[in-house]
Amino acid sequence: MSHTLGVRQAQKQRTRQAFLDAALGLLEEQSLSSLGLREVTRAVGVAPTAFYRHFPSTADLGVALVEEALGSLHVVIAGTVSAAGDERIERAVALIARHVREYPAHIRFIARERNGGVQKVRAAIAEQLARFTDEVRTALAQHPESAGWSDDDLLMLAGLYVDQMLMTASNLLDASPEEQEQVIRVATRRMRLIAVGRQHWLG
Amino acid sequence: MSHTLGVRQAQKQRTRQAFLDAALGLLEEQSLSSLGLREVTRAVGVAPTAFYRHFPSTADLGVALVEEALGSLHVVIAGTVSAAGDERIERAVALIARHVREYPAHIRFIARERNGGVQKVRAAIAEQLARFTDEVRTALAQHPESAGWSDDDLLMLAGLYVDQMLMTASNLLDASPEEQEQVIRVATRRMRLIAVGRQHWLG
DNA sequence: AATCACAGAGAACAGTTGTTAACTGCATGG
DNA sequence: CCATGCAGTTAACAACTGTTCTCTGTGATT
Repeated sequence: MSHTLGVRQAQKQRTRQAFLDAALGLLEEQSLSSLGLREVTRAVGVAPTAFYRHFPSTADLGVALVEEALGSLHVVIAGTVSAAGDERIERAVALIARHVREYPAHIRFIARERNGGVQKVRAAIAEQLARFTDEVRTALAQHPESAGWSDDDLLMLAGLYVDQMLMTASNLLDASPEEQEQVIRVATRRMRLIAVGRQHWLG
Repeated sequence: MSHTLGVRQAQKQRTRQAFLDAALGLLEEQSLSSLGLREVTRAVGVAPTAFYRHFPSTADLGVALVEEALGSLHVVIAGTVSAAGDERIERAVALIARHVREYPAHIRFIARERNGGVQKVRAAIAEQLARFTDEVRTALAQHPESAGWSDDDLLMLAGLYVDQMLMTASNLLDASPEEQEQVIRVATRRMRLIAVGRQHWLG
């Protein structure tokens, strides 16, 4: 079993998580490159200098947020691709929609900082997304429709799917409750069109 | 002919353009929400207060940049869709690549602020992109392949194309010179797959 | 020729920022 | 039980921020 960590380390991790949560909240209406160290510590209710005990800079806080935000997405991605039956696409889109409803701030953060002003964070997101894309590719390879596909083409298709998921998620965030159904419908049709292209890709 | 504007207004417009240029430069490695007013005026070589003669806030500077950046894209979009022949896709991707090479900062700015932290700018970009999508839709409607398509489906396809263009452009920015060919190849295959889906969409 | 409008300068404001240094209290390992 | 390590505090720093008010020079208007 896992090593029970002492009171001290537990408290440290709790504070660290408070930093992550506070930052995620503040980042709903600004980008990481404008997030101030003091701003975060103020939100946590702790002295500015305490920040340095956990992160060298706000950029590193951002990298930690990438891990957290994209870690929770692994499950969704897996479920999305492995969904079976003729309702596969609807299921996948519904899964995304649910995840957006549960972790809106995570999605916002990733969508924003994917092209954001902080190099280190951009790199971290790119790396994680590449990992996702590869996972999707191996999942796609299992499907019977993928017979005869080259690894390159599978990777291309996987990337298309991943980008589409992220875009759909981001669109859902910006949509008002009554617009969300519309967003879901369009996203579904997009996925369906891609699926059609997939069926007739070879030959 | 157009009204020749006086020395005074000409100088004002020149300064305004200097603001836009300086901001665009500074925004290559940070986001708009962290761009300071003083920072811009310093780069232009002008007193901080002069800023207010041109823009109420940096957010409005951002909106002006959206007009400039996306205005130059209209031509490219038009050329992209109206390109004919069986090399249509290659031509389209090449046009995008050229535009990225000519105006990298514009692309960076749009890709970054599309999901950025400044609401007003996000809205401006969304509006312009919606306009683009509509232009692409009417252009697509002319193609013989679009016979029997509903307006809704055409709009869906147009959106897919526009998003794909932007993503390709953004990917080109992040790619080293030797990676760019690879990016172009993948983007081309993505477009081709979408085109295949388009051909077999009906029925 | 006299007046006005207005782009830009200059100085000052209160408030913010990141970072350093020296500290305090307490959980932990020997 | 005591010495140590270390999370978090306090105080201070120079530098920076957006904004206001006042002023100046000069192109435009009559």
